[in-house]
Amino acid sequence: MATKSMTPELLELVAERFKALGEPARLRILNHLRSGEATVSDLIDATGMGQANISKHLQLLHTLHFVSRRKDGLFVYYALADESVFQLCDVMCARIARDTKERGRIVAGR
Amino acid sequence: MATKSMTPELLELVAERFKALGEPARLRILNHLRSGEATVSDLIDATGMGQANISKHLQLLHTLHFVSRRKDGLFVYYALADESVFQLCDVMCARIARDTKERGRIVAGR
DNA sequence: TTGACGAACAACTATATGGTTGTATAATAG
DNA sequence: CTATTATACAACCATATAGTTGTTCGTCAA
Repeated sequence: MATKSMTPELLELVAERFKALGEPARLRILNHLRSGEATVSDLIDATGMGQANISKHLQLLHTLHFVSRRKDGLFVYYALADESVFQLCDVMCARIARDTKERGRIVAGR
Repeated sequence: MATKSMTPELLELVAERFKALGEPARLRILNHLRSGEATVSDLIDATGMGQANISKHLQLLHTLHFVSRRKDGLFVYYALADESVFQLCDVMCARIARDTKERGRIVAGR
């Protein structure tokens, strides 16, 4: 898959997933799930977002397999489906770090 | 870069970049640039998109340092700023391949 | 059964943005 | 100079969606 050009269909699927991560609210949810599974109520407390809003984001994240669901009595527990999300974030953070460093270099006139 | 508990500000920056990649049109542009630098006109021919549209996408990609610019006479040549975009796409493709058999088939290009 | 609670769903509003059209700027040719 | 070409810019429209409000569904306890 390395250097082969991707089909438009595959690009659509990839874009769909990037788009899902291109929302701070969803990244905040995923970031909180990093410390372990959580109920919707937990996430309400942790993020200050509304219940319906969180529920909607979780549904999208679940559809795209970013999170898993486990129902237990009244509560639904959500958890990270895997850690690859943070691989992605790490690459992005490296880019950001490089950008700011470059910006600093330019400002310093070096 | 064990990104334990990223700040909301950093999450915003990360989300901004994911969002930029969450658009099939921009991924198509980046994908085409994989075969080397290209002018806007090249990209018009390659993607069938409108000139103003492409120009707008390129400007965003340039602002976020996904592409570089080089002006030569009448033409402006755009190129990939680095290959990390495709690291990201590879991770996404791996996710997609895992997701469903149908999507796996698309990944395989069949 | 009833009541309480957690989560999902539905409908709505407001905003953001992708794509188009038209124009402006800059470089080259004649 | 004018004309042509390549790109950028600006204004506009249409669509998508984030967030809210109100309601419904499902589960448990009494």
